[in-house]
Amino acid sequence: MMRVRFAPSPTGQLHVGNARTALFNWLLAHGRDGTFILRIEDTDAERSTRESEAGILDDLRWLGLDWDEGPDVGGQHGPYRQSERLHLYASYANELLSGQHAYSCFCTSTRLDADRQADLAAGRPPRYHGHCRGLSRAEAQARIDAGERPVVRFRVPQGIEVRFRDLVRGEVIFNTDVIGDFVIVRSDSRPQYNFAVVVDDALMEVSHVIRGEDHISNTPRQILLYRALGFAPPEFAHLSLVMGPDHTPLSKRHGATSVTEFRVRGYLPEALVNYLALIGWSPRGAAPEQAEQDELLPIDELARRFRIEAVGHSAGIFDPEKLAWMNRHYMKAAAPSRLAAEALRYFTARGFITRRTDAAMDYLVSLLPMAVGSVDRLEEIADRVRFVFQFDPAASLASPEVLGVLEEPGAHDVVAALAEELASAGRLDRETFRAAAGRVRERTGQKGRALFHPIRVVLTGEAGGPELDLAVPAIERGAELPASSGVARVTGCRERARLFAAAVGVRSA
RNA sequence: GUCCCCAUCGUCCAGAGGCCCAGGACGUGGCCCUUUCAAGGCCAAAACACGGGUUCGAAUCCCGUUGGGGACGCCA
Repeated sequence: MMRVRFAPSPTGQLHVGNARTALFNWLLAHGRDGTFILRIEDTDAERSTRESEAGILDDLRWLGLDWDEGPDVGGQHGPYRQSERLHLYASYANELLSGQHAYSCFCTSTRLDADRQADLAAGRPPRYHGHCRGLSRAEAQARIDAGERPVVRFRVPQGIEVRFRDLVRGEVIFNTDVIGDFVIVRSDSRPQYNFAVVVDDALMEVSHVIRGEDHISNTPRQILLYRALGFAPPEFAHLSLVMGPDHTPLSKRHGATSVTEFRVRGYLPEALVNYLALIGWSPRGAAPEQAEQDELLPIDELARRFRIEAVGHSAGIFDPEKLAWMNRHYMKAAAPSRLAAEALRYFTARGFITRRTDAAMDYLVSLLPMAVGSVDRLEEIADRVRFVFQFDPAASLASPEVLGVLEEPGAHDVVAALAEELASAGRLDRETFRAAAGRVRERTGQKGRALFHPIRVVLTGEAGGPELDLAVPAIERGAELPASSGVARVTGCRERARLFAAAVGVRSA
């Protein structure tokens, strides 16, 4: 039975690199009918918070990475928060202590620092010098009784090779000469990372440890711990890291790095999941018969094709452009009602929709065709149709693009003629708008771009945007909505033409 | 500094000795479509880091160099 786990420490938001690690674990579990465990590594009381734990759980759920065992759902191997497992670590630490696999260390940080500096200066790998290695338990106990607070160090057998077969990298060998006796219990008696992880993974019967490459050098330490504790080590797989475009670890200055940020900016979870799965892995190798459609795949299909052995060895660079492309794809594929529900918050944030009502949602859905397909993110949908809700000729006239349109020969004639034609027109739909545009063409002699570009500017206040055939009816429908609909007031086309003509100061010919 | 990992188009991948003067996707450029901006369609440019081996034959195997990344904590 395959059992995998994702073990974040709740010290901030879920980073996309870690989300990818979680995803690979999830894919492996789901492709093989395994169990996915969520464990919270909150032994660092200083930095761990319940808020970030909740945030991480939220982000994982949003991504669709559900877990079978975890702090909120429980399971047969709980508790699933390290802070609630302290008694277990204490018990195993004592076992190691009495078996001479570990010893108390009273070295001061000053001394440790000095040793480290000396090692570095001499070109040796910095490691614990072993001052307290020979201390007897009686001596140690005496010092503890005298009030000293030691750490517990694991006695690393020197001069041996620790090797393991990494599922993605193959055989990896470390010599213990480069590993010093490391701390397993801190002076305040909280467990140190490597120790807690081994106790937990063993007790939780984790069969495959899949984690970031930054943990590869922890692996020999952990294997040594497994042996000393009498546990069988699991399989290991180390995923290469995700970097920024400049080949440095993905960080804030590269833009959005946390799942929350992508969510807030209007990415769809299936897009992020699909994109993340493709960093360091390709579904293609698994099903070469399907050359087509081998990148855009739903999470279940990804799981079906996923093979940990096929994961790449080299670091991947996070490419926001490709993510944007995928998001565009998934927005086009999404049901309009869902898209409207997801995009609603951006409309309310901008004051375009003041209250969620059926009428408002229907109207939002009707606006979607003007934006979906041409924008990358949900947030941009609202920006793309902004002209519907905001119409201010004076502000538009401050735009160089708009001014440029109006400077075209005959543009003013079109503005004037349109205002007149619309003054007598009723509610415009696609057909009546076209008819009106036709009359303006006849009156001014302008056609094509010279005709429609000024019309666009007059009616939308912008030099670019969705097709007028769509935009005009959308404005008109909005203008008819009562205030009780929850949709902000929309200025109708006739009014727009009048206001714009006045602002430009054109007179009818 | 020491140890570990890595190395195919700008980016993500395919390629598990001959199928490759290297294939797909994003991005880029051009063309088409078009009343605008996008979107969409078509086409194009673009890579096996370098040097040695092994082999009839290497992007694929081995060694080295260079480059990149990671680790070396009472952080995880």
